[in-house]
Amino acid sequence: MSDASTARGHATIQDVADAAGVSRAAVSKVLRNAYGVSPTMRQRVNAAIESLDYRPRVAARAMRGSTYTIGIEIPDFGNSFFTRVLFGAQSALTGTGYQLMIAPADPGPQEGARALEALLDRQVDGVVAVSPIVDQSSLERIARRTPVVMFGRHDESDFYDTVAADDERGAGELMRHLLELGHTRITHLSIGELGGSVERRTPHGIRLEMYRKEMARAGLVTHERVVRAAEGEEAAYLATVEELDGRERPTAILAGHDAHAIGALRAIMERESDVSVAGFDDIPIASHPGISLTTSRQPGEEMGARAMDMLLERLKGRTEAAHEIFEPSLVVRGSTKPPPP
Amino acid sequence: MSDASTARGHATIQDVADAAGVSRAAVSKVLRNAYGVSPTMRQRVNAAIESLDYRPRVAARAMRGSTYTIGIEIPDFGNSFFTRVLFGAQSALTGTGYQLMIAPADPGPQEGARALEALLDRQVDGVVAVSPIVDQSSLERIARRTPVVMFGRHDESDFYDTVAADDERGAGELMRHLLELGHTRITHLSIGELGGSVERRTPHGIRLEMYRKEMARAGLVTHERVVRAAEGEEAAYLATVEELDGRERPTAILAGHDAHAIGALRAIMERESDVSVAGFDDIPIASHPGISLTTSRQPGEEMGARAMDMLLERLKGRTEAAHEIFEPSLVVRGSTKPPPP
DNA sequence: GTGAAAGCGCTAACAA
DNA sequence: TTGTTAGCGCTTTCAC
Repeated sequence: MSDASTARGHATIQDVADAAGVSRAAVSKVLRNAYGVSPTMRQRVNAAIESLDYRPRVAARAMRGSTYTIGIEIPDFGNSFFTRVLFGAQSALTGTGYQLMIAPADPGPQEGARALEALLDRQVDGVVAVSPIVDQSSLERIARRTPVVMFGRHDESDFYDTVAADDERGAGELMRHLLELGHTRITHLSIGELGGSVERRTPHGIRLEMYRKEMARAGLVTHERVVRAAEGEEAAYLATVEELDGRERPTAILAGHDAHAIGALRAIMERESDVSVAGFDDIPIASHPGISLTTSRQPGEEMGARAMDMLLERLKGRTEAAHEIFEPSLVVRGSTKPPPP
Repeated sequence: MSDASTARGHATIQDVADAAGVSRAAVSKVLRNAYGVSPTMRQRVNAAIESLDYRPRVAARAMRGSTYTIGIEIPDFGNSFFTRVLFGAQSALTGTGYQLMIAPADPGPQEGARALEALLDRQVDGVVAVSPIVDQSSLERIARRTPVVMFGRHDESDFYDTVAADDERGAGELMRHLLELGHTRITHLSIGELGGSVERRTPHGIRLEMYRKEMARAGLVTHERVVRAAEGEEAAYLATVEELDGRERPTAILAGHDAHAIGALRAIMERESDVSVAGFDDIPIASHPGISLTTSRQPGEEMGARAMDMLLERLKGRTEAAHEIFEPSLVVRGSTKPPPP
């Protein structure tokens, strides 16, 4: 038995086979719990694995089949909603033998797609992608080879699964809440570059649409006002500062999500301004007494877990596409109140 | 030319070679910008790559050499300090050709080590690990083969690099601030299971040590009180509730980090209690007017970027170990005030 | 400047 | 039940 493991610094399946006095195939079978291994052999092989500190290389396995790796693409770690989704996804994976690998998407429109590619280049067995901007056709091309679950996408493909919240309902509830409080000058703080457009079938696109629809229904078309900010609390803060210093100050701001709402609230509280704010998601800090943000709660953890479960189902053989919608719930807190007289 | 790409669903280097009418080796050279390729050939090969939508498989490359992948292990995405570190690390990587892959560590003592292993199994070219509980010897064994930068570790190995903050100074400053305000009943809310022990050379271990030292120096040994909570705001909240309802209520709480401090603040604000709170990190929400948390600021983004730079240096050939300490700075905000009379 | 061929570590089909 | 063997896609000498 040549101690190649010491020589090359990393034991291979051959080293284990030598040490146990069996063939490589036998070792491979033990590793995979494959059929047809005697208890004696299993024992000997396991002992050799232990003593050599052997770990199979994922790359070599990938050459033949699966990597036992699930990829997830996340657009913005600064937003704790995604963090919760991630947490849910991760929990659904414990005990399955799959390992989660996260590819971060830099800010920028194409970066989500890039991260997705990076995952695919590494031959993940399946992938959950959180709202990257990718056209349906290339997504379907990908999904034909690798199971894909899209998070926060409102289209219904035959090839990939989707998990999303009922944003129409969420935004409607929030708007009606603000209108019932008596607000008329409601600004919508939406995601996206200044002057850029929001894709229609995304959560933010739908929220924007509903904002417009509800303003119209309330006869407030002339008060309609949409301000855009890039992702992140900071950008929302700056946009809000500008808005508050503008000459037609709103009495309420409907933010595209809580991360933005928190930024808006920062500007408002700094100025001791009397402007209501509402968001989407119900991230953990939203319920903090110092923040107390009214929001449309999305069950992020559940949604992440469900997305991962759907992926596991695919991996087990499901072939028809599945699309799941989660219901949001309105959570009213101190950040929304009637407008000042 | 057989269109194997359609047949197998994924173009290989052979398909590209066929399409361009050259050898596999030629394609490989073009891919790697290797020496000895005529402009004409480069052109033809690139055209073929384009038209076949070819992407090299990382696994196959891994069999021969590097994966152009950097791994980072992160213990808790719920803590936005780590999120900032991640952001810094990621920025340092843009434009280098390396792709970042994140392995999440589940909660639990051994999980950081497990995530690290998962990364190693996938043959990352280098790894940044954020405070996993791993003994120095196995870390050194790993570092001998794969460059490793440890984040938040205060030991100095000859084999791996470290990046940490001067926690002794940070904790000292915070304690002196509280003492100068006149607090005597200061509880330390530390990380860790109830009754568990904090490792000495970790940030939390050092903070605990300094808490004790400063209490002793102020002649307050009898008031020393250490409460433990698991990671996360929730656990800190619960521990604080208990502490506030206890019969010797503290006038100030020194939390192990901001995530805990936020949880403590939640309990305090809910009860409209007059207890000061201080933390470590200066996560984004700490400066929010609704929170206004006194803290020892750690430059997380810079630290993450530096950690990644150190890794890149190793990848470029540096062989001596490097250890870097960042200086924290005390940020006093509204959450600390003199004790009630 | 270009191509042929060996081999990285593993799995799975087949033979024994 | 166990072992032999042919690749998976890529890089890298080494001939030409």
